[in-house]
Amino acid sequence: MDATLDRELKKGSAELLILASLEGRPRHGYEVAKRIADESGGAIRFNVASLYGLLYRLESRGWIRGRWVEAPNARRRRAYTLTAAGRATLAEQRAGWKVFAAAVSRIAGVEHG
Amino acid sequence: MDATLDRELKKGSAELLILASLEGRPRHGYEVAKRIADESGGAIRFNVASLYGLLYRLESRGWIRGRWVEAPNARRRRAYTLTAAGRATLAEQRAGWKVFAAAVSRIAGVEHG
DNA sequence: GTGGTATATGTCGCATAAGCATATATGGAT
DNA sequence: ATCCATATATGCTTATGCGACATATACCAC
Repeated sequence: MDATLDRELKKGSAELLILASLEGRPRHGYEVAKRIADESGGAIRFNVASLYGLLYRLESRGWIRGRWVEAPNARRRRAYTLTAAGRATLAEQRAGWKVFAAAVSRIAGVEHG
Repeated sequence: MDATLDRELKKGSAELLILASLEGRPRHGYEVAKRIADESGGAIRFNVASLYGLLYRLESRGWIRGRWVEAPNARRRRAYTLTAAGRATLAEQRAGWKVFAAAVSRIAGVEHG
């Protein structure tokens, strides 16, 4: 977060979406993407390359932690959990998004994002 | 706009901001940037490199048209006007932003952009 | 048993957007 | 004289997201 509102914010609301999706409980990649697609009514869909790339990035930054889960009747999955650092980042990004979205909506003349 | 919501949207609300800024009347680059910074309370600030690059891009796509304006006590400026195509694009991008912002806000658990 | 679909993870390579640094030019303030 | 605000311009770098492809398991229909 810098003075001009973090550049990451402008590009990637993607991080925010993923972090927020992991807030309630651990989920695996595919599930996160599916949930976001569903909840957005299909408006936001992640490409797999973006999705997994993002997850690795978030994990390498220590915001989420992934563990392999083996189950009898399923391909193995990697369940991601939000870390304490991730929780803090989520709060920051949420606040940042709020300011940013309000500003864009205002300037663009769109009533209430 | 494709099915997954245009990728440009996720990256660039920048185009929308500029097009919207030119809706009322022609403005020159520096003025557009300043206006956006002011109206957003400093939250959104364009880097000059981004700004002019963006203006050239928008002009090459036929959405805005620039004309040099010579004035007595000032450096010459390039005034940009929104074209008919630009007006149509603005409407599309406004609608797209609205859907996108609502979706992100909802998933992120942020009450109303 | 073959084919199709949904689930699930992964990678390479590319296009491009946005920012950083830097340069040029003019006028006003200190 | 020097600094700041105005105003436009460009080469370079970084990172983001996507298309295309690859792999693997489970289930269902035929």
